[in-house]
Amino acid sequence: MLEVPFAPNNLGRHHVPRPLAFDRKKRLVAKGDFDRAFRHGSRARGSILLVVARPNGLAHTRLGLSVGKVIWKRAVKRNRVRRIFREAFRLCYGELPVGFDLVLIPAAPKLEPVLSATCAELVAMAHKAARRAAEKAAAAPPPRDAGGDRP
RNA sequence: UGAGAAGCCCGGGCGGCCGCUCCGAACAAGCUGCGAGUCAGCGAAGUCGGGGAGGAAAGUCCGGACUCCACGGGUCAGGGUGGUUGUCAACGGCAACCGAGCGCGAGCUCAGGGACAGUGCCACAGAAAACAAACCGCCGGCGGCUCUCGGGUCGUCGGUAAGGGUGAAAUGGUGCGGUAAGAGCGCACCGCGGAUGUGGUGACACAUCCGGCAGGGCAAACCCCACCCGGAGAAAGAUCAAAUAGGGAAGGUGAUGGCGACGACCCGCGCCGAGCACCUUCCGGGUAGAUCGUUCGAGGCCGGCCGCGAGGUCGGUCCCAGAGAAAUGGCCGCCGCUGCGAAAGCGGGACAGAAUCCGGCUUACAGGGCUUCUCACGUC
RNA sequence: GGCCCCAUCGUCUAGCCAGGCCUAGGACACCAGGUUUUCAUCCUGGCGACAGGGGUUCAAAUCCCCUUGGGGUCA
Repeated sequence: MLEVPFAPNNLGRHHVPRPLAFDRKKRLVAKGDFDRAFRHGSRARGSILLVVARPNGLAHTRLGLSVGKVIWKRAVKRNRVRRIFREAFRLCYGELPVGFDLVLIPAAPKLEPVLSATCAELVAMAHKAARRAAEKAAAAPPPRDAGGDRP
């Protein structure tokens, strides 16, 4: 469905999905998905956040957040970190690699993230982690004959 | 005007763009069902309207509602509470009053009774610390020595709790009388104990009379007295049910035995599950996950009446968060508050995030507002 | 989210239930001195703590309450 720009009578009720929406499909919900991401995912660490990426075989990318009590003791501060991370994911969704589960973990305790910097680092780290995941996928399928990589 | 005391309330406002969640509409790609209809149910995406953190949501210190443990009663153990009277669903909360201490005052703080029901502890110091008691003193008798013949001094036997000293605490305090010196020994006042009377529902208060004191503290030490409390907790619990494993499961009857409410025991009850025998039926258990519980409630707001008050009652009105790796947000602009600065301007904005729900308590908190009251000074 | 524990020198602990002898004991560690040619061992001495705040009591590490930090457990 190509979006026709010239359809004046359709403006009030257009059927185009909003570009910056963040609905439930893009959220990582099940406990099993988290376990798989932590076990098999590739990681990339920046100064603000740590990205764990794993291909999910879907046509979209999903977000998971893991903000523990180590980062902030007070729930208000933890919620602030979570909201900034989620907002960065939402606003930069178009620049992220497609078809991954991304788990975001704050990189340091006592973190007070700024949205613009978080956004930039999220894109960079997500691509870095996705590249590593691709390398791992290329190395993994022939686990036996490839040998020599792992001592 | 200044310094205080008590109680209550608020916890920035408006707007723009982009998002999340729940509810309700109309539209609707599509899916399911059979009666096969352009029927019924479900319904993605998008659109519109409405709701969306707190006074503490926190700590989890109490009390309930709710759910399961099949149920009821009793004894002991264990735990909690402690002025009185109320209030409340209940409470360790709250209100009014009583008592003690503190404050010029408004007010604030504390808390049951029993230490002759019993057991226990009171270190150090001190003569003595709980069947009391004489260390230094003071006073008297007797004896020795001395003598300036008043006395002094040593020893001994007594009297004495006024003085010294120790201590947190030593048989009530002050004054007068009294005495060899003293002492409730006597008296006055205060304190204390008892009896009687009056007032009060009561805790208690007041008055009169009697008693010379009747003998310390610690029960937030064990304990005694009165009252209250079964245990677990929404990860409680109920329903549906992929995958995997795979054949028992449920019900009834009978006897025996065991069991229960998770501290022990007893009584009633005959419940529950296991083993055995027989009979009947064919599904049952259950993980991931999903749904319910889950938000209408001891509810909020307004008004009348009753009550000093906590609160009660009647009427009207409103629906006011329901998430689930967990929404209630992000980025800006203007105004208001406030700090610095001559100004332009540059900052600051607390404590803190629902997780089944209520009533309290406690703790954290920038700033601001209101009401009542007290004291001091000034003016009229 | 609920429930239940714990807190004493730098570390591991004793004392707490029955309050006073606690100016809080011990071991390891650290520091200084001695022994030894030197190091180690050994000997002597020193440093060093009741999580914080209230209350009860004449007196609190100990009893009671609140707060703050740790930890365990339950699907």
